[in-house]
Amino acid sequence: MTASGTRARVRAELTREITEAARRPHAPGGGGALSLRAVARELGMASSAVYRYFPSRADLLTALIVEAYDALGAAAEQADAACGPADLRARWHAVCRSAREWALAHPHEYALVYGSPVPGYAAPQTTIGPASRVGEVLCRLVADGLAAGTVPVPQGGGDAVLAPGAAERVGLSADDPGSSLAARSILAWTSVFGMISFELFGHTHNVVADHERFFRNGADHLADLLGLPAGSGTLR
Amino acid sequence: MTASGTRARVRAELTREITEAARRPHAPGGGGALSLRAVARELGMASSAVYRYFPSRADLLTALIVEAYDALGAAAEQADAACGPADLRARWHAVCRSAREWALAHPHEYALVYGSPVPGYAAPQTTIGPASRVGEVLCRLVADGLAAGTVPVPQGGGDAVLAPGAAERVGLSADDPGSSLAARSILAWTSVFGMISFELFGHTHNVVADHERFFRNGADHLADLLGLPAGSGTLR
DNA sequence: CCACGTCAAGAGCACTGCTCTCGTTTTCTG
DNA sequence: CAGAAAACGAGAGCAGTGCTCTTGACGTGG
Repeated sequence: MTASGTRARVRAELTREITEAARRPHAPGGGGALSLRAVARELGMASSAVYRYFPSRADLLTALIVEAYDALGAAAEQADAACGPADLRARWHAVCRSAREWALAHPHEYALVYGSPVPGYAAPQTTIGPASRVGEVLCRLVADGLAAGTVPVPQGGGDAVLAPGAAERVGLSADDPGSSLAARSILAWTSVFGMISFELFGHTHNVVADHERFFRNGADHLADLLGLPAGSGTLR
Repeated sequence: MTASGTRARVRAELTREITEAARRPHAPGGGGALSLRAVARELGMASSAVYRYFPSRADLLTALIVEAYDALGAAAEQADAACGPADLRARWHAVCRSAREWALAHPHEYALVYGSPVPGYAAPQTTIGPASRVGEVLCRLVADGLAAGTVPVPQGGGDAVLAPGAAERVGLSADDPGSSLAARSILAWTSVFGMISFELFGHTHNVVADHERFFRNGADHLADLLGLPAGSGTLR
């Protein structure tokens, strides 16, 4: 095992180098303009050699997508963990802010993941796990408040709208029969990424001047919608 | 003038046919997979002939984008106009619903417009006008309520966040010194398209079961955020 | 030790956007 | 009305792409 481990290790190394190089050429030509031949040139190898590691361009894209989801999810989890667990609104703002900042720091990877699906690309099962990480962070945060009693259960409004098991997966089913708090959390989740996407894709370019403040105010309104308590307040 | 009008007419006709054919091949390969040669083949002409009408692929894309913006904007304006002007919440729901339905009916054109920017594409000035149509419908609706006094002015929260002139452009500056109602309207606008994009791009696939109801409930929460009065209520 | 599996390289196919040239057709002008 | 000028369609050609196949060279396990 460890004897052939050397081969497996250089293979893993080269695989990592390929995805790393593939992330760089993404800069000039945004999302779907990833060229296998370009990354092969950058690594000084023949284009056909890359196919030893990724059977097709779509598989390389998948690897990049999974990495992006994981990086964003890790950033969100880290931002959440850095807060005092009781201050829900601070946690909410921290997670939202970390997502936006990651997106601003990695616009092409964000576009790859939250933009339009790449032309001939169908998301494989591999991506759905990492994809939900930041959504789960957001929902678990609300679930913590629900469990602690600091977040009230809204009445009605979310009747049987979610997929079965979705609310349970993040601990948002107890004391919330119609899953209306879970539905509100999903709404807030989509709204957060709606703001980020609109900013990054330029739709609010001529409308919003101070995007950071706009985002913070918007996240605050969403926290109100969720009923998150005000907290210590320094982050507002 | 009208003598050369025949020439200009067949040119306009052919231009229209090209964009029309270009919208169709969009079905197999989503956003950026538009092939000039494919539309030329479909029209039975040489690929080079298309360049007489669109100097580059990007220009053809721009034409498609403008058409998509216009179609979506027209649908929204029409849905708004079909309501009694005083029932703000009905108008809000009608416009939101029309946007979602247009997106569901034209997913590839929606992705072209609200997805990630096409690789080597930079949105020219031509697109920014039509792009804001549905946002303006939404904001004007709120402005009507502000003018009629049926929508209250929220206190604080939207301090100097918008671009200068943005609130004035849709009549949301009067009696709203901090433009906080305007900022809320923009937030609601981004949230609506966040919901549509997440649904269309599959991010809520394993989370939301009844997308239509989820969207309606979400739009209702956003209407609450804006302070729109309840209205006659049949649309809820 | 040597056969086997892995690897890199190259040629080649079909496709793309785009440019250029070459006749033809239509329009404007003297 | 005739000729100049502009617009037009078709084709060849260039550089680039994803992907397949074949050909050798190399390291590894029986």
